[in-house]
Amino acid sequence: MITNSRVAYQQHDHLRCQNAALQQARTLCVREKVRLTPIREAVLCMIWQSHRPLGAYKLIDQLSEAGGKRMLPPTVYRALDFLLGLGLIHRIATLNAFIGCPFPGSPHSDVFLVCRLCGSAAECSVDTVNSAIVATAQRAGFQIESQAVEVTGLCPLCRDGS
Amino acid sequence: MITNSRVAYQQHDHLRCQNAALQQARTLCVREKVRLTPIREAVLCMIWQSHRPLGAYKLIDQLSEAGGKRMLPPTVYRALDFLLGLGLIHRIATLNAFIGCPFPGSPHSDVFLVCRLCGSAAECSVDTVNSAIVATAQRAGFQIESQAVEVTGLCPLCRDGS
DNA sequence: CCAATTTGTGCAACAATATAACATTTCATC
DNA sequence: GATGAAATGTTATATTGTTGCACAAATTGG
Repeated sequence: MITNSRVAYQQHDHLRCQNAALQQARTLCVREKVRLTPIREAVLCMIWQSHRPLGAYKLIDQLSEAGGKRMLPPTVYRALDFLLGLGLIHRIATLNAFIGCPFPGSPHSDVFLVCRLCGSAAECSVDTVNSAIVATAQRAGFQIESQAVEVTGLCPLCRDGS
Repeated sequence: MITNSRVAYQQHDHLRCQNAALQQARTLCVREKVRLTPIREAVLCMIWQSHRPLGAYKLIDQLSEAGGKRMLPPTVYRALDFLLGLGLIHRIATLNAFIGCPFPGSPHSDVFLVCRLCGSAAECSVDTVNSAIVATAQRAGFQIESQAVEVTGLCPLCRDGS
């Protein structure tokens, strides 16, 4: 199992995450021969700054404030689509929100553990879950294209009332 | 594994499904000492008639047409909340749509196989998926309250180009 | 049965999320 | 620099979901 659940639930150096993510993104974009434009980079950074699932309109507000210029929905949604396409971010359907992918590039099926109280979302890549889903689809004759596994509940910290 | 994947992908007697679901709903409401009002019943029926995930506003349109009177969003959303609470229907987060639960009452974790082309959504209750998710959450110290496992792709029929 | 209370519905406005359509600019390449 | 493709700007609109309050209907407890 690959997971960021430790780090997701604790205070840590966000800036470090952000920089690491940005570096990975740049590398990936070079490899894929696509352009990480200023807008796209700004969106990715803002998502990593939040470090929890961020709604598109919150993103717009924060980018507008940070950039000094009002950013409009289509601009941001286009950047989001770009980043989603590269696997640099994920969309959490149950929250209508976006979060940075801690291990882009590595092919993985994701389980998100979304805390109802603090809003954190840890990402786990679990072979057992994945293979169980694949087996299920196979038995039904269903051809998988993508999947969303989103678990809602209480993270370790909120559960202990902290 | 419990699943309705056979029936979900084939033509069959929808009216039969609808009636069975309605009967189950009545029984459940009696047991839970809650009221299956005409509106709630109408919403449940309409969802079963569609037999695939149905968006709230499509539901509103169809109910308005069928009932002769314009139904407004809050009315329908309240009925949906009621039905969701009883487990009589599910919400598919990736589609913003609702579908009838073929086995309400039986505690189950659901896997939905959602076809990108025809819009069908088969529901499977798979122990292996469920236990893998539970184990994952446990390792992370996460307390599960609900979960959404939604697989998107091609159903057997659409895959074969039919 | 009646009053009190809870529960459900009608209605108007609005909030949040996402996309369409088309003009304009920027960029890579020739 | 001219050209075509990719990205962005801009306006408008579509889709999904909620709030708040007034009214009605059902349930409960005398």
